[in-house]
Amino acid sequence: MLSAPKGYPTGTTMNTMGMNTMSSMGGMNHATYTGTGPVNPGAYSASAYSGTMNGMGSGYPAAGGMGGLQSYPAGSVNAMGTMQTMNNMALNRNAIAEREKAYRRSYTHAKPPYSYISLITMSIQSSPNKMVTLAEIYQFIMDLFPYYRQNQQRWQNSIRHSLSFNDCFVKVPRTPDRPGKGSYWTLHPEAGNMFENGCYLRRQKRFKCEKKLAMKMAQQQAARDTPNPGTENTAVAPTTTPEAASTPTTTTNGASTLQPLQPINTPSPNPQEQQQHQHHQHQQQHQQQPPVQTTQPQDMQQHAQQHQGLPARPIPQQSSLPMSMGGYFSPEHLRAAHGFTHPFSISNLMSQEHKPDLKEYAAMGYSGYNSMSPTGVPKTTMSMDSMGTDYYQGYVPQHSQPSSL
DNA sequence: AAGTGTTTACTAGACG
DNA sequence: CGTCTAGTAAACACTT
Repeated sequence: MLSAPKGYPTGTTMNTMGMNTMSSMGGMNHATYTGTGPVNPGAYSASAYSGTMNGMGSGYPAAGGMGGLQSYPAGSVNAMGTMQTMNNMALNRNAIAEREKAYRRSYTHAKPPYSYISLITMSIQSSPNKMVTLAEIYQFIMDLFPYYRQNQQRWQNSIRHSLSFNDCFVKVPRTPDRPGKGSYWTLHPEAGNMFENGCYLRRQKRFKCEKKLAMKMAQQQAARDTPNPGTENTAVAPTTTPEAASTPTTTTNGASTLQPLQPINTPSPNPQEQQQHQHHQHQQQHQQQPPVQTTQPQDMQQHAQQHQGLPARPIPQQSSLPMSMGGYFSPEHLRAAHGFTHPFSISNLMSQEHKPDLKEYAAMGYSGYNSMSPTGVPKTTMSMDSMGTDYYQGYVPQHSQPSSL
């Protein structure tokens, strides 16, 4: 729980700062993406973000350094070598100093009222492909909330713990053509309405993957039945049952990993699961604000496929992967599965309806800083207003950012 | 070596 | 008050 740190506003204050008032980052994040062609096939890091987002007239902050804050992992930084980045890097140091001053006298060191789960989810939702690496999650959070530029070891450990511990996060293995450290993380397709009450402090109910639970129970049962310690390995090969083979696999703790390569049109062998899925859809429809995009049968099928744990492709790219993988986890697929409009979608968290606020915030001296942020978080689409500027290291409209590079 | 991922244990606050 | 969720610490294994 988000225990309020000293001097921290509590209770309703925190709640009202919640992001449930935001409405629409999704517009840019999804709709525009579709037409912009493949994302950068390279590392799905800052490069992928900025490449994609820039095409949408926004973009994760180019990497040009964070004014001495946290640097992006080396492997990712090169991606930011755009002209824009260069310009940002060339920002005069006076401006940086100004920002630092403003930074120091701001409230931004207060702990944000969002749980780590919320933050991770935000990070995933705000990425063009709904998948992020751990490093990207770190960077996203630090970019957004200056509070998290301190004590990194502590909260990053918690982030890792949250990822592993919570069923709502699913690990997506890297493909051989995208080497690098760590896997991608995405949201479990059914985890969309964890925060349906609009409160990002505490979920109404923890998301539990029932299948995983069942598997876990079965494993424990098996362990009891066969007291041989050698066979007790619970991190088991998730493919021991046909069903397990088609679901995000589970470790003893419930962490999921999507397994690679499943036939793309495999219908769910489990009718109950499909029913569950439909129920999920049903719920979402009730919760949706004006549906940005109705779920068509095709989408349903895609969703169902992912629901079965079809392998996620970090960044589907035209013909960069074998045909056998080409149809899986396209960005559209992931976006469809991860709640185009569900209440916790980033579109509900971040709105561009508060640009005046952004400007005010920029006037406080944050714009430059932000433009130098390394990860490529879309700047034009996040509302500090609704996130609470006390915590939020704003993203501001990037007037100077070229619409395309 | 550093980063990543998993797991366990403990604590605290929210909630019914 | 019991349960649940969340935050933190720490140990350990694995990967790059």
